Amino acid sequence: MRKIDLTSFQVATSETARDINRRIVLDMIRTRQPVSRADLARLSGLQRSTISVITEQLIEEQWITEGAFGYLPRGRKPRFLHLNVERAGIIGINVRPTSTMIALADLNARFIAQESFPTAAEPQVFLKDLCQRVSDFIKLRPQAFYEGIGVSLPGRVDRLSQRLVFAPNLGWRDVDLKKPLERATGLSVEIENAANACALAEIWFGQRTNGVRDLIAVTVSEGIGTGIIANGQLVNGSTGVAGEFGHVSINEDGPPCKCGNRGCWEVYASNSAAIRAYMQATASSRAKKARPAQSSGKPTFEDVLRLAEQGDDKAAEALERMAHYLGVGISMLITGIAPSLIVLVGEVTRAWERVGPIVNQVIAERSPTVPMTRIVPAEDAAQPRLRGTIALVLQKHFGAPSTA
Amino acid sequence: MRKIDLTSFQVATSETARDINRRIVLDMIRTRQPVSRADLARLSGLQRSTISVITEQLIEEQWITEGAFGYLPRGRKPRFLHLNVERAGIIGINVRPTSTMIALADLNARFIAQESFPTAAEPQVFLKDLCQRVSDFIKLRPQAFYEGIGVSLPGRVDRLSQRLVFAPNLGWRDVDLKKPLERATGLSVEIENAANACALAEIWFGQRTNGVRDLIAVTVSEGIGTGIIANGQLVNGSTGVAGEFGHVSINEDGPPCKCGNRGCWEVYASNSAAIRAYMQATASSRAKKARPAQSSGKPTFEDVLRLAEQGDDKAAEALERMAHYLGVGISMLITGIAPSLIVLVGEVTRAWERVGPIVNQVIAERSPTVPMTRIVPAEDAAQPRLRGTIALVLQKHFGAPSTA
DNA sequence: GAGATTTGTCAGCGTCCGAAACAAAGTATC
DNA sequence: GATACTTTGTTTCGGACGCTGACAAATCTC
Repeated sequence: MRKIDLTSFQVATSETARDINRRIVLDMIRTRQPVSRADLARLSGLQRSTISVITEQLIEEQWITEGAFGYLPRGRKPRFLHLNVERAGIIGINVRPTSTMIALADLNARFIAQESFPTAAEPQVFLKDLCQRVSDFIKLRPQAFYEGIGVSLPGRVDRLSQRLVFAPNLGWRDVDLKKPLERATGLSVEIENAANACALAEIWFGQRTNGVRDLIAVTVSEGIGTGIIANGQLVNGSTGVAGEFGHVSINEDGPPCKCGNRGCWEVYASNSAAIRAYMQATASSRAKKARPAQSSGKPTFEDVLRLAEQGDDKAAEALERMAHYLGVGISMLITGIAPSLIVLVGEVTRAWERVGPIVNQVIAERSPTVPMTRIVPAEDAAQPRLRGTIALVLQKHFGAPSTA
Repeated sequence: MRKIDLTSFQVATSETARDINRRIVLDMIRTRQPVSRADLARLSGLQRSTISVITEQLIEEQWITEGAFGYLPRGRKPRFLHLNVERAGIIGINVRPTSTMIALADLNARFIAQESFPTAAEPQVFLKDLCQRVSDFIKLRPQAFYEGIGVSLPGRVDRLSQRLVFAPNLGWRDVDLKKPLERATGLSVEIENAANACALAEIWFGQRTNGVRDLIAVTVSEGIGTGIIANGQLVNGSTGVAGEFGHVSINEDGPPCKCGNRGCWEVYASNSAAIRAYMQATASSRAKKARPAQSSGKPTFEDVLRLAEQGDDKAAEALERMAHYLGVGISMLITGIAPSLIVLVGEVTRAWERVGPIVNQVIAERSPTVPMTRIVPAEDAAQPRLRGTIALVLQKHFGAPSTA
């Protein structure tokens, strides 16, 4: 049965059927390429004639191209179809507290060019800088075919107004990035929370998401973010402010959190938490022997990872404590939502041989009855935040595994 | 943009547009009745001609009927359309540990007949009893037009296999109700978890859900169940076993729960929890003076409610403790999912003047940044569990505010 | 080279929606 | 009471879409 949501209904016109099938075919080419027209007909159940008309249109609009001929033991050779990689032109922007990355990707979400620069502390300064850099970035390739811009931000984004509501780790409140960027570039801009972007990236480009319709991306950095996809769609709450499981309290009497509550999950399981734990452990012993501390001041999370790697017990303990609490929070997600897949994103995945077993053990203890969820670390190299921004733009044209 | 989910894609045929619009029109009649064809055209954006064809078909199939004429200051009088209440015939079954209710409803989900009987402890005995009673119930009205049967159960239901996986408060495991019932009645049967049924009932028939696409129903009885609707759809996890926030641990070192974990939300905030708290409080003082206890043994939750009403301090404290922990769990749902609406279902809503303020205060303390969620008690009289079963059957034909 | 097989295209048909004209059924006005 | 106006609901026609079945194209096997 076709599902219709009438709280945001949209009547069908005579072009609706074509629109639906076109998206299905285009996404099928994306995921199965190279693929012939006859294959598409078999996969979709549409008639070969219909597929021909649709692909002709897609070729004309430069979404796809005809490639090599296939081989068959009998009969006419099929002509393979691909996404048109020449039509390179989605710009992704990933804003993080320390640095911001601008990247250009083709329709396969392969990155062609990247550029990063330090993130200014003041939002208006940053915004001016960003607009200038993106315009220059575009001018470098004047012949390219730009489709749009996707932006990922470490904070709450209001889906309706497309504004940044609050980014605690940046200290920004109520910033409009969309309009200035659109004015500076003339391209349409889509904004999304970083965890949601990771969830999108996984369902769009992930190798593990064949048929997966329910997953949660957990981003672990200065704080913890959660992006939830249910029934193939991003779960955005009333104002697009959903997915803040990082600020769910797991201990009523725990230490206070920036958000105003006490004992939030991210107070125990974020990178900052591990750094804090490590510093407390060393502070007590530093009195005894003068440690060769990381020069002056606070170590970074990378320092803690490296020290643990090198056999530092205190650092290892801090990581293990973090792993324990990651497991606690994730088992909350599993019992509460029971997704097929949970994807972990962040530097902590680099120490997965150490962290993973602890996480899995805590989950096994705490969710004895619901064992169907797989937990996997995301490859950092895939740049999930940035890839999510590409999906954000593509989902306007592709029927897409999920549309926000 | 029309949203397509390609992980469960379905291509469009020439009849797809009609199918979509027909559902939209039928649901529009349901929610706005009485309503004229011209109104439908304006509301939907479809042409009057299209509306005429669709309504003609719906009248022919007895879904709707023409009613009175409307009044207008000028011009031809419109003819009102209604759902056909003569076509009475959805059977709803609500299974609870103590008793089971069978009901017959019309297309407006108004109950025409009801019958209840004690729930047998043994699943196979119960099943035989149920089949017999439902068949008899149907035979009472041989002329009626039966559309299907919906069943709500207090436990985990696998959406794919449509079996009851586990019902802790019934002590049942892996029971197939669907097939026997279908064989006994010849009608199609849909099974759903009680909390999910309540969520469906609210979004289908609730007065508060105009335009609401994200809500959570929290059922409080022997345990706590949660039914989540996101983007207008029920969130069912990998195997339809989602929505078990009642078994999320809110205290790592809390008392053990039936589920095998410790400190689950429902250990603190369910009816059973309040009864336990009351008994512990009275046990200590009962040593001193022989209380006029509720005859022998355990009081029921109704007893606790009544005692608190009558001014019993111990009972009031037990309820207040329960209210506090309800607030704790609900604030978890709010920060994590941020739905527009949370609906509370259960006997505890009868004491809402006492419980509500405490719940709201705890939430205000714990979710300072996300204040957009309304929390409302469900009217017990509306029988949300039973109404949800009606929605379960209707959603096959109506485009529906949500489809599972 | 003929037949078999598979791919991809083409023409005709039924369904659907939209546009516009039209019939129906009232009210307002003179 | 006749005419103009207004609004509802129906009818007719044209354009878009997918499906069916025939056909051309391309290739292998015998």
